[in-house]
Amino acid sequence: MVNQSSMDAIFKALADPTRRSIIERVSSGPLSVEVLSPYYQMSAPALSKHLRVLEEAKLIKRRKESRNVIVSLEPHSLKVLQAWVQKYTKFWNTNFDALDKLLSKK
Amino acid sequence: MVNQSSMDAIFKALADPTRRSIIERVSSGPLSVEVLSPYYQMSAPALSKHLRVLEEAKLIKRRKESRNVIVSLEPHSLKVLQAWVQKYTKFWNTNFDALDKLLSKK
DNA sequence: TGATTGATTAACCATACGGTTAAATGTATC
DNA sequence: GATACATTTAACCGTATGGTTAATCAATCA
Repeated sequence: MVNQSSMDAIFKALADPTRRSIIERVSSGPLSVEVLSPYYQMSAPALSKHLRVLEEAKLIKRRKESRNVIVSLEPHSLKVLQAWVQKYTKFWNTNFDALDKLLSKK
Repeated sequence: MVNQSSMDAIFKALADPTRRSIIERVSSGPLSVEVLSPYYQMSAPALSKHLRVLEEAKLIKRRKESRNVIVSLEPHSLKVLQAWVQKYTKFWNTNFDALDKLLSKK
């Protein structure tokens, strides 16, 4: 469970600013590709490819609704990611109060 | 603070299983490249490149000690990563108890 | 001093990645 | 039924990535 290649897929998917931005936008609720599209200065196929990468990493789901495609967040992989990160952060979390404050400002 | 390209670097660095494994090994304490090396079926230059990627993402530090190089974890970027993930997980964390249990088993 | 050792840099190679345009696939509308 | 619309697939292109071997650098040892 939670094998190497799926961790690869999750990290790779999130290593692109466009894809992180999509996650950001979709995190408040499902959005159609049509609504999503104008935010990105790239062709429709380029955006579609980004969505595929996110989908294969199980970070989003796509479902067709008449002519449109609705993109929704798939929380599972973010949970997996959180678990990975937590493994390395939980032990010394308390030692970084200054940084915590800094990060919470943004 | 915490700009896009540094997030890119962090995610890209961790998108490779060798590099995540290095983080894993170094997370319990600093290790020399010499000690690290035999775990990986690749040439010394290949390993050195991985270390560079991790270093540029500020996930590790390298310091020279006589002929050896000591690799140590640099917690800052993991904190940044944690903050990013937390943004999307904290709201619905409580809804995934089943998954939580599953993850804690491994 | 010369040889050996630990690690990096340089140059190269195959494959993956992020973008493009053109064509194809549904689905709605006239 | 024809046309238009939303999206994906196919084919292609330049650059990035992860590996290699050969050469270099710095530090120890005989």
